[in-house]
Amino acid sequence: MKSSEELTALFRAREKRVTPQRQAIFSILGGTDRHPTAESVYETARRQMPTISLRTVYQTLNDLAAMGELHQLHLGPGPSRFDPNTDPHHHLVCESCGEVVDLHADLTDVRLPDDIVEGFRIMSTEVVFRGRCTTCADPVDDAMAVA
Amino acid sequence: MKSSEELTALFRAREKRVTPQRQAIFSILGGTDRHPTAESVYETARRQMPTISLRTVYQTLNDLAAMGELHQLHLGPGPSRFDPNTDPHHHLVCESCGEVVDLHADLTDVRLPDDIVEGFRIMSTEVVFRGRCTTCADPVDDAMAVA
DNA sequence: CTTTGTGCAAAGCCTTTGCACTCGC
DNA sequence: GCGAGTGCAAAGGCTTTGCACAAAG
Repeated sequence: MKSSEELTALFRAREKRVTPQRQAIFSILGGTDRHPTAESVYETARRQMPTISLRTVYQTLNDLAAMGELHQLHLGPGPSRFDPNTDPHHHLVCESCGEVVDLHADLTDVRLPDDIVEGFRIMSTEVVFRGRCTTCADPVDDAMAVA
Repeated sequence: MKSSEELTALFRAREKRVTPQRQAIFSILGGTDRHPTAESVYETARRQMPTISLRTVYQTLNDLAAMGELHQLHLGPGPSRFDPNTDPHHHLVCESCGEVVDLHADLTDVRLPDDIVEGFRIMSTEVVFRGRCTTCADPVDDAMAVA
């Protein structure tokens, strides 16, 4: 995720306006290594700007995604998650709690012969590891098994 | 995807009933290497059984998915796609037309150190290659570029 | 017969959109 | 000021669910 200043410049260059609402969203996204949903960005934004609307959040997230400054992840049912980290990386998804963790591993060997299969031109590769996060795998020091 | 007979046995074993509707869905899924949406399974089923309802389709697909006999894919926005092929494999997704193609490649080397990262217990790995399928990459012999 | 499955329609969840007002530029 | 952005509320896609009837076991 670029800095708020960089994003401001990018928005201006595209003749998109930079409003306090957008700046708030920029800073929320820049300050996390999580993978928030639109709804959770909205909740966070509302704390500092109670009148912001969900529409504005969706629009800004979509704008950022269209500019390639934010990735939209579809890792399962339910709301999509947004990933402020635009460096190439992969994800670990906990099947139990839904937590998503970045994996900055070198999986560049994951590649098809000549990047082409049956004429398919590969432009990006994403690897999703599914399993159980530490907390869900060892529910010992956290809490009693609750079901 | 198992045969209709095998699925019938599995359903009976789970005290789930085997109705003509379900058998129709079994055979539709068994006869494809595509990745249909619930809606498209419904449309196909309706041709041979006009009174079948979308609810029945969703319920059967969910039952099969819960039994592990069908995978539900979340590869992007829009309706989820169902994958009748339960052998471990990966996917190519065309960013242009949405087509999903199976990739039966040996990517078993895609593995994390000891299958564990920061205590995360990996249970499955899925790789999604995104790009353009032959048709969308070479719109030459198919049709004029239509925009 | 009992219990699950089915059809229909309505509700639910997530996301987008129409409209009138506001405000960045 | 002009036009993009915003807030509100309503609509839109996809999926699930309540109810009463039908049918599998």
